[in-house]
Amino acid sequence: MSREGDPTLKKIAAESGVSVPTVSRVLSGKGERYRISQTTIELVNRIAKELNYTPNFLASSLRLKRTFTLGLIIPDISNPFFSSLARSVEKATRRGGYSIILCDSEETTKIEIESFRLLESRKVDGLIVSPVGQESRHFLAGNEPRVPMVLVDRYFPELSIPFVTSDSYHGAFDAVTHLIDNGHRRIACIQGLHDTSSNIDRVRGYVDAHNKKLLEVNESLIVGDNFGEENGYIEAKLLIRRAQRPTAIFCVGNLISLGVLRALAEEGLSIPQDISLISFDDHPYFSFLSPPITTVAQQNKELGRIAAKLLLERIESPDNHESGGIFVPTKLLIRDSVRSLHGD
Amino acid sequence: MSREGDPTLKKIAAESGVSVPTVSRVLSGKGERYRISQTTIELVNRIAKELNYTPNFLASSLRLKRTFTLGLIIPDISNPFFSSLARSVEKATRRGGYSIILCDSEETTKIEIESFRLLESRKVDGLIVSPVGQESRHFLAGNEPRVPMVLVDRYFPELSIPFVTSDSYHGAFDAVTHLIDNGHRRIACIQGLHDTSSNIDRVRGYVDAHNKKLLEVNESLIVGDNFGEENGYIEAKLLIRRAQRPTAIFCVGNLISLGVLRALAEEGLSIPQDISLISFDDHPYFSFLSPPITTVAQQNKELGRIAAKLLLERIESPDNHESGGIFVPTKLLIRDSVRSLHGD
DNA sequence: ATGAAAGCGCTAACAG
DNA sequence: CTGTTAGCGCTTTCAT
Repeated sequence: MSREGDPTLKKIAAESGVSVPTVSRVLSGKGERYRISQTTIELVNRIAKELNYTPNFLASSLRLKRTFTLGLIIPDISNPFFSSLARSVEKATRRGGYSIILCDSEETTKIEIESFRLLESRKVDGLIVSPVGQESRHFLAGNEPRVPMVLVDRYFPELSIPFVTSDSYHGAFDAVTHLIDNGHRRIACIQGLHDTSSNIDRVRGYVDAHNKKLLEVNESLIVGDNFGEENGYIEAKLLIRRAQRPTAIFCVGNLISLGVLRALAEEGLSIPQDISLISFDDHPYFSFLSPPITTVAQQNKELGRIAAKLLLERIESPDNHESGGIFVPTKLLIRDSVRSLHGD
Repeated sequence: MSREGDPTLKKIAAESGVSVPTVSRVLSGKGERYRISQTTIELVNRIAKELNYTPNFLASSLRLKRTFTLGLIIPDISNPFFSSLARSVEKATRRGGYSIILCDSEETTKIEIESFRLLESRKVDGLIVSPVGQESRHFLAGNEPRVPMVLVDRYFPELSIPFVTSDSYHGAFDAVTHLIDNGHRRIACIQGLHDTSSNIDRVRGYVDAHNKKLLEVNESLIVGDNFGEENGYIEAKLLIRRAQRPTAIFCVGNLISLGVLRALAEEGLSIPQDISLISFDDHPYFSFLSPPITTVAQQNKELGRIAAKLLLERIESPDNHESGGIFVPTKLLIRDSVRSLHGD
């Protein structure tokens, strides 16, 4: 908030007996370029320092039509996947002189829309968003994004908005193949929010892994409907009560796995003796659990860095219209939560 | 970024044949108050909608000297403690119409200072900061904060900046007392960044718990120097190599505990048989580890909510100068990582 | 019930 | 080498 006493260019100009534009030129480092005299430069700089001048970003943004501000909309900053994403985005963009306005959509299209409008109003130079993913109209004017933007994690296959995401399909495919190779045949899949690209791709990987091995997919084993912990908990509770209990569970997100863990612990079932588990999306603690959990690890920091880079490129040169998406490979980290059924 | 075509009040005024101020009054909902005719109000609203008008926050902020923007400076957004804090702050302030600019200081005074200056330049209405904590001058003009602000988690006891923090002292005191009550006498303390209030208070709790029980404190058991995972790892490695190996470790932060866990796992030592562990600051996964880790849980969301509320109060009424701090109680969650030595 | 004028703090174009 | 003028988009007097 600009307080009353805040020094401005005007004040410095008055103090130093030169005009406002001159002060502006000096303080924005363009003194040499405008061939302002050394004496004036030094004078102005001295007075600015004396007065403890702080430039007013607002005013210059208004004038320049450039805010050096980026919006970041993500579904849940408390999810470690998104917080490490946020961290790498913030770090990468700070270097370029940008600040980040953080909006947590709470996995909700309504808040996502509000946030988007807000950020438009705030004239951000660009946007990185991990969309809830069920709706995309609000981002568009016609077929083009309303603002330079890149999507992370989730994307809209039919749209031309550039995106960066883990290769969910192959990640899931590898995970489920690993289960099958270990003799599992009744593999449950606890999925996340329907109609989101990550979910679709991961479930597709699950299905195709079966197909590849010529195994039939039992649709009733594909359950769940969001990326939250509660979803994992409930679905796990239900799964283990079935007459034909699955021998393995594939969770499409780390929070889901957390819920499954809680359910299994409550029921006194142990991993992998009673049931095997693979989680999409690693978590720092997964390797310390007993047993350590086998996961499909994403390269969170890379995702953030790439998204940031892509966005800055688009901002600096709005002509480059390679609107493709980037798929970042995942890595299957085999730990001890999958039991081999071959010994049986 | 304001693009060329963006509709402005001027454009709407032209389209509707009234003056700019009138449009402004209507669109800011002050139509009635200024007794603008119903016809004009409807006309202006219609045109604004047709043109898909978005107000320019920048311009109004400049004029109003009010940005409805808050700065949030935290040491590490990828630490779950801070990310859940960020989430509750964002949520609480969004309701009041504020946006959050996120700055990650990477536990570094240098970046903290840069961020602070940046946010000053951006004329934020207020600041929530979890300071690195070793230096405070940059926040001040004389003895007063340069901007309405509240500290979270870490604070400066000697300064008048209001703060919200967990009651670290009593939390640590309770934890260590719990260890002592279970017969432990050689209790190591792996501490965080020296000279930060949280660290000081937690170590003080550790020491006083000993004093209260008339036990001598072995200074050589107080080790470590930052809140990172690596610190926990290294110090644990060293501790277990000692001739007089400690029977328990008290970690002052959850990342430190994570490092300890890694070290112990590597060395094949098991908790609590070989060594007991208590962590300050709970973590969603702590209850799923084997064994579940006994912790001093903080009320993260409360901390954020209270900080937000405190800050908004200060912004709305800068007169209320109750500059005290608020200590939020912690809760000792007794799980299974502490072994009772009484049976021996 | 509405408009004209002024100005928030800054910068770019033009002039000299 | 520096000043004058103008204007970014908005809101607030002050008129009428």
